[in-house]
Amino acid sequence: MKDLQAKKQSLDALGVRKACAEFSAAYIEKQRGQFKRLGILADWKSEYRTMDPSYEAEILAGFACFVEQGLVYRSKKPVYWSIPCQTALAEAEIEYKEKRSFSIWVAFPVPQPASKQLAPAHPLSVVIWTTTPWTLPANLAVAVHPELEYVEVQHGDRSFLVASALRDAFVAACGLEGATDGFRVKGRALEGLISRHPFIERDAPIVLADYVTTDAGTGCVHTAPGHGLEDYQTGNKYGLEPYCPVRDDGTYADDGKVPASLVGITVLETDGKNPANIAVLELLKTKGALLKAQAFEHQYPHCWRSKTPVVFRALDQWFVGLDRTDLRKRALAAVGEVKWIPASGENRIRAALEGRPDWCISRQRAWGVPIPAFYSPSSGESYLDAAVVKHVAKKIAQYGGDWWWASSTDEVLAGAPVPAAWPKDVRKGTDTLDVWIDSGSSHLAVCARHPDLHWPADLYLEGSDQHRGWFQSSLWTAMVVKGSAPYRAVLTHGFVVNEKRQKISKSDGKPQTADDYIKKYGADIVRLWVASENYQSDIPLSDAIFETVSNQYRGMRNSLRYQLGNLYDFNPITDAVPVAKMTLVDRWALVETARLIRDVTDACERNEFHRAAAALAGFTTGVLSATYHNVIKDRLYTSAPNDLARRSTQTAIDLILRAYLKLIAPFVPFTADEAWSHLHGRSEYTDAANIHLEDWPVVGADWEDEAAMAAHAAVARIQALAAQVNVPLEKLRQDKQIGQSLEAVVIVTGDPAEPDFALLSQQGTALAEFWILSGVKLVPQAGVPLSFAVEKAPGVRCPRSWRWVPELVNAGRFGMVSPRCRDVLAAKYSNLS
RNA sequence: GGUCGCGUAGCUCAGUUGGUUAGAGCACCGCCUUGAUAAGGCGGGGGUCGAUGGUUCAAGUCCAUCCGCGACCA
Repeated sequence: MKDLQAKKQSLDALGVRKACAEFSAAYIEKQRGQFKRLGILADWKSEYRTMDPSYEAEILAGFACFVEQGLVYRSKKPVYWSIPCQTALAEAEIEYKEKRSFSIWVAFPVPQPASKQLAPAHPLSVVIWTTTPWTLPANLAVAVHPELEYVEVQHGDRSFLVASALRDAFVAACGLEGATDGFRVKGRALEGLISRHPFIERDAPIVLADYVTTDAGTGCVHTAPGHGLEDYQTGNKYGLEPYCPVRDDGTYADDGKVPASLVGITVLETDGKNPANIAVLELLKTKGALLKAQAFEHQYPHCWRSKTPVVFRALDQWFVGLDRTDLRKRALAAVGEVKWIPASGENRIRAALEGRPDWCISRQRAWGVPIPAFYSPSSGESYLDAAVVKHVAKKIAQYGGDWWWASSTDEVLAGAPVPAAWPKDVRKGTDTLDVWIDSGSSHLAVCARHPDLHWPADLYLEGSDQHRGWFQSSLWTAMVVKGSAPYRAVLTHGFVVNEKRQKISKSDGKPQTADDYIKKYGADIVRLWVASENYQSDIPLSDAIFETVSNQYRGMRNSLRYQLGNLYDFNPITDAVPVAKMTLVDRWALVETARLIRDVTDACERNEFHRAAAALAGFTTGVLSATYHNVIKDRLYTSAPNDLARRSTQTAIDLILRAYLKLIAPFVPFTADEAWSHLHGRSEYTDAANIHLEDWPVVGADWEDEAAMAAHAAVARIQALAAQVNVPLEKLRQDKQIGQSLEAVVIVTGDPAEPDFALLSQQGTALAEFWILSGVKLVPQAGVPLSFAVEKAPGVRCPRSWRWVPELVNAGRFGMVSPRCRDVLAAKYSNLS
């Protein structure tokens, strides 16, 4: 950018436009690459750029509607001005930053105060307070509030007039010890009183203004209609011109009014020093008008590009009258038709719409879309006509925006429907449109144009700062061109902050970006991170957080691997077991999966993706890893291939895996894609089966029938009791009596009439599988509470199933195994010897 | 300065309309496992729910004030 700024001095408009286009194209390349790396799905071949001729033409076609409806006017009034960029700026191009200024108290002498109410003891001065001394050369008035009371403060041989409410603060700040009070008067009575400019031969009449407050200062407000919007409005009321002696480059002009000692001095602050402020202070001191100057810290608007303090300057600029044709009211009404996520966004946009002054849309720069306005050098009048704008739009659609700059005025107007009233000597202008109109026209240039899209858009998604930016500019253009909002819903997110919840700024040293984390962790983990954060407020980012997310990701990946691995000999066509015939734990797992599908779906529909991510993490660890995958190991590893329970579980795994993969696909698309390929093609990344083309998973019709719910309740209770078994089991382990739980048996004692004991009694041998033990013995005993006694399993360990049995049996060439294993082997191999 | 939002274990988040002893995952510590193994299991420690005051039989949940952080606005 600095490069370009340097070039701006040497290049003509077309040269600047070319350099900017190249600069922008390079960034588009970079961003497109980042987007693709993040796994974002898009029609990359149809990407749009605001610098495309067709897009530029849409901007102008939209702008023609503004002109047609009489919304665009030219006026000289204060706008934000960036001195380094030498252009006007709009609200949305301003950043507020902490700035150290001078605050000064200045006396404006009142030569003839005498009246009934005003009888000062000494020569009287009105005291103003300002934090922008450099605007004093443009002072044309002093504003007071009509309803405030003002008091004469007598000190030495001088009298000062300030608001009563600020009298003490004024005396203290200016060190006027021993000051006494004289007359008091309502602000209203001061109207028309004449004070004199402190260092220019000029009157500064007292005027009335409602915005005067007693928050700070003196209640008497320095008024420079060329340097402030409120001042400008007050100036309008009193017939004061928007006088601005500051030139484009930020220096004082030699207009015969600015004191010679100030001419040529810049108001631009560099390294905290403002030459104009210093010069004005000097001048005030020599005139004895400066009562006090002190440092003052405050938030001050800065240019978003050059990062320098902006100044308010009155200039001839093009504006959109936001209150014409009830535009603002209609826009506010349209806001109510839009779904704002989170809901507080509606207040934000309303406040932004209500508070915004008329939109300054002209920029003094070469890149962007030209404002097809014309000017008469002889009269200075400006000319803008909707039909001519449309003509220019057509030409630009054909030749691109450069055409405006490359063509002469005659060429531009050749064949255009130039209004008869326009003079012959008009010349094309050089201003461009505010870029917010460019981006704010995307719904026109893209949504309304692309055959696969529709207008209005379903969703606009951006950071919460865009309530004053893109959301707003898009709304204005849509209201004018289409008459309603360009979006059905608007979702906003907060900003990335560090672990201490402070914003990550470049001055912190190494700015951390998603890009850095992609390099380190991969795109899937970055996506899982962003999904697991609640984006509605700040989004924290740190290495520790990424470690956590990585672990969750590894858990998911491992579960996928386990499931895929255990389907190696399963063919859903030939081996599947009907849901109704599945074993208890499988039915439990399907019910859990059904709940997961509902939870994730619900969270996604409400745009609460962090809830979805949390549900997935909980399912992965709690349901799959800690429970299901553990319990089913025995049957998967040791049962005969076609054993009903084993096939039942494989069927369940197959169903669960398919649903689970579809659920995680938006969160970890690359991993899901890879696993899906393995499931279908038994290889990595087959194009034949792409999970991202699959429908969202649905709950099977028979997953949650009555039997399923009974099975679920039973398993849930058995697992809850497992926690009670685990306590004595762990004690045994800590005592080095056992290692893994299969080395133990449990004796359950309880009342056969008690529900838990009854439930356990129904399970038979399945209990040992649930609790991953070698045996469970139930001892019914009336009247005693349920209790669990754990002891080391008697007998010997089967080398195949690892379970302990009273004695091993001969399985031929497979050696000595448990009787159950021998049966399995016998079924699998016709001859064991 | 104004408006809005946030503040629950080391981290990310749950805590329905106020109602048992505040939860989960990850991290941490101890043990086990080695046929999910650059994996897995079990047990455990850890929170005066930002602070203070108030309403109530009862407050993480309602009210007020304050503190911290963020966004927007001036």
